Amino acid sequence: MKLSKTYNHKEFESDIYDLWEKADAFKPSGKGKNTFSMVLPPPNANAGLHIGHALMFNIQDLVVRYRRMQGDDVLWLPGADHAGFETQVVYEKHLAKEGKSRFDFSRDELYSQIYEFVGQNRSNFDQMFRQLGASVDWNHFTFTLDQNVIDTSYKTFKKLWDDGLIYRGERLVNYCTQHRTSFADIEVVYEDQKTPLYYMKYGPFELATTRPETKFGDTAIAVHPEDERYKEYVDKTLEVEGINGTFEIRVVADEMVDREFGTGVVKITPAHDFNDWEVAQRHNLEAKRVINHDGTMNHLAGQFEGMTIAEARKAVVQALKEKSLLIKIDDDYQNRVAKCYKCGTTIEPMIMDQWFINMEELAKPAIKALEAGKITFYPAAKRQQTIDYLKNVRDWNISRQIAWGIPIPAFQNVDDPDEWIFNENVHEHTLEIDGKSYRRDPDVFDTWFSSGHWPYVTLDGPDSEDFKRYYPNALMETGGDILYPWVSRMIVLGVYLTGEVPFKDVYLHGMVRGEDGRKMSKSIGNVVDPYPLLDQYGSDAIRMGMISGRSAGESASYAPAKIVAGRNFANKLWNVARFVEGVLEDKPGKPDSKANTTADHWMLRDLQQSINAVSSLLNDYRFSEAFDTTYHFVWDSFADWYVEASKREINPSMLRYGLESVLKLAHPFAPFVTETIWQTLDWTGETLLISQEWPKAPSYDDKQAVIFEEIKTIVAEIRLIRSSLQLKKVNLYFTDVDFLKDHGALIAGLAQLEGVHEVEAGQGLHLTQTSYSCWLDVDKETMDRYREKLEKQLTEAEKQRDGYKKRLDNEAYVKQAPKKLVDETKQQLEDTNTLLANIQKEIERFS
RNA sequence: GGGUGAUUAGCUCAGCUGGCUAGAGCACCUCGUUUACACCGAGGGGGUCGGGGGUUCAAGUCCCUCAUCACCCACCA
Repeated sequence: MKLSKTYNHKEFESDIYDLWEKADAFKPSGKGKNTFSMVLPPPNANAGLHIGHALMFNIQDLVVRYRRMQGDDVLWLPGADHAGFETQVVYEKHLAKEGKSRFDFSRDELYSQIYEFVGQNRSNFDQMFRQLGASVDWNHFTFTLDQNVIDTSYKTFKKLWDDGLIYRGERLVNYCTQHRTSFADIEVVYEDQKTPLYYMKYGPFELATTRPETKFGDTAIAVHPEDERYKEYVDKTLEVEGINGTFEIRVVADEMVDREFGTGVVKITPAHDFNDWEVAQRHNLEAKRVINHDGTMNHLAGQFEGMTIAEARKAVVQALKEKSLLIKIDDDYQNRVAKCYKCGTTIEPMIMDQWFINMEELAKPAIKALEAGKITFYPAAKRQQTIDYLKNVRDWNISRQIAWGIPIPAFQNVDDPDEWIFNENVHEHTLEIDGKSYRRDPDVFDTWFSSGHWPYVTLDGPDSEDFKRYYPNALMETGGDILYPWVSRMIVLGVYLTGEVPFKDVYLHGMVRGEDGRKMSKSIGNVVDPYPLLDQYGSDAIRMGMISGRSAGESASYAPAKIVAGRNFANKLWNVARFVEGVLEDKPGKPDSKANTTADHWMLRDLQQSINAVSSLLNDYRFSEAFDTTYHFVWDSFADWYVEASKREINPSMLRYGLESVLKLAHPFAPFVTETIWQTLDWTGETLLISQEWPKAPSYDDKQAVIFEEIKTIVAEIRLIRSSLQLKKVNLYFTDVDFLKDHGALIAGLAQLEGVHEVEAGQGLHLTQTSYSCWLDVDKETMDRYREKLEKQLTEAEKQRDGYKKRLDNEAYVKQAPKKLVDETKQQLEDTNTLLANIQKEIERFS
């Protein structure tokens, strides 16, 4: 087969993926002494993949291909996420374009509409996986709204209910009045902003507040218990003048009050402030809700009813002014305000009846497992962070007032609001049981509740064969940003349901930042779309470019130069193969690791080291270093030296063996190009590279390898001399060096010499880096020009010698450092002395 | 207010349990068309590893401290 001069990924990539797929190459083998299972964190089914996904897919596919070649029974399980709230927000925007709102439809209607909407975007999504070369087992593909996911979530809900770990309660929750749903604490983002701080008269007090509009919900005034200024009022009920006449209010003493802040007096609005809620619990205060779910004021706000929060604030301040109750406004006050992470609306703490999971209790066994080191984290520090998070986490609100999600399987007695029953007939709105009527909870689960089951539910736990074989997963690889919302919950729920951690290793990758080093964001305009890149450079190039120079947990900028380097490397592989195939065209045969030439032995030595290094680095998830090692073995050792040497001294079966090894080693990093090449080889038959065994480290003769190393030294010095002296035609002379007799043509070829000749006595420029006697045939004038260079070398060598000497003169070093190290230094000193002598001799000869 | 991470060549970044003259890619300089590759080959220049202290025979690596930049957590009205 004739190969084109440069590798063109477009010609091959999609065919190669088809080839793998048709051969069932991604299917778990069901054999092997080790299983290696991993779930692909399901991307949002309704959104395209971004460059961060590309990194994630690449890392995971790399691990999976390596494991497969190691002979493991590999299951890489793909999926898609319905992404509840996220997707509903997208759909709401879609509705808005048509002039509609989600509130025009019932939740059931919305659900079917969104289901269809998401379905339309799905085919696209599968294509993206293929372009990235993801060797996932498509047979195990799971969507987060598949029936078994729903069933499992219901079972867990019931179990939590029965175990008393879930409760229905009226609590203050984070609520977005724009999207009209509550959130878990972790979903709220905070923003620094300037909020006017209003000082107002409040009976005998002056107090400061950022929220004058909630004063109709005030049910107490709080002061610090030890604040002398206000001691006389504590526990009294005061008559206070407000906007609409006077009202009564209690004064309580509570540690929460900071005497230094404002006037040291706080109005307590339990229904609209988390702090105040706590105070209310301690002092048995009533909570009066004054804001509706749509963000308007209710009847308790009197003439302000129906106004939005912002309007009401203005109006209330105006009214306070008119009543001379407003003292001053501090416009410089900075505080942190909770925001909806989607629309930026200020989060309103709202009293709502919701389902909460008792996290303190539920997390206990998970914390124990983490503390016992049942899971290894990469980077390691994330383990303690997870433990700390779980130890402090508050109860988890899992109710969401949206349509797109798994309906909560709970029904409430119409006549007795305190009676709830568990029932999975969520397609019914009402149930009649034993003469009692029940109404379904209209809410759905927080998406993270069901996805917290992922390693468990995708394997159809706990009775399936899959579950028995592949649980716990070997690895959970995902972005560091979802350690808390996802990883920690999978651990908690996994341990709760199975008594076992859901995965043994956790590898967290960092964020892909923009080229400018900032977080990618649409508004900054530094977002990188992977698809044009895939088209331009190819999948392998993106993969290598994304992986190189990255370490666990660290965010790093997108660097296009690395993608280019990846593309060039793919091309290097291609051309190495092109050379080998061209040169072997008329020499049919099989690969063989039996060494013949000195270059063979040297290459095998390097290959052995590289295989060992890459394997151990990949075992430790050190992807960047593993790639680096592979890259330099292929490019520097195999292409630049071994292939070059083969042009003079050829061993066809070793060339084949070397190429095969290169392809295997590089396959996890560059699957498409390596498989493409594999398919062009005339001795690989119908086999696939993806299914080959990981190369085993070969053996070699070290003496032979050392001879080639010496040849390299000689060639390198000749190249340096030629380059620095701008020599065109040179001959090498030597006396009595056996390997030079045998490898004259090789050296001449590698160093671009006119010839290599054995002579009786030396003439010209003596090589200094080798202990053998070799000369270049240069005249006196050229030698003089070289003198300066030699003197520089001498100075450097002297500096080095002094360093070694100093180290060895240090008694403490010789005594305390490992013997191996000291011996090494002695050897280095000796070598440097020899080198110095050589250089000195040369300089003297010129003088 | 707590916590974590980062600071290494012009740029983007590696550098695991302390140990050869601190690396890579890109960029830069000089040559170069030789049985694959100019997406190439050969050679070269460039960093006292943010500042300061300490531990050690030995520190980019460990400890303390300061500075700067990220991120996370927390209920300051």
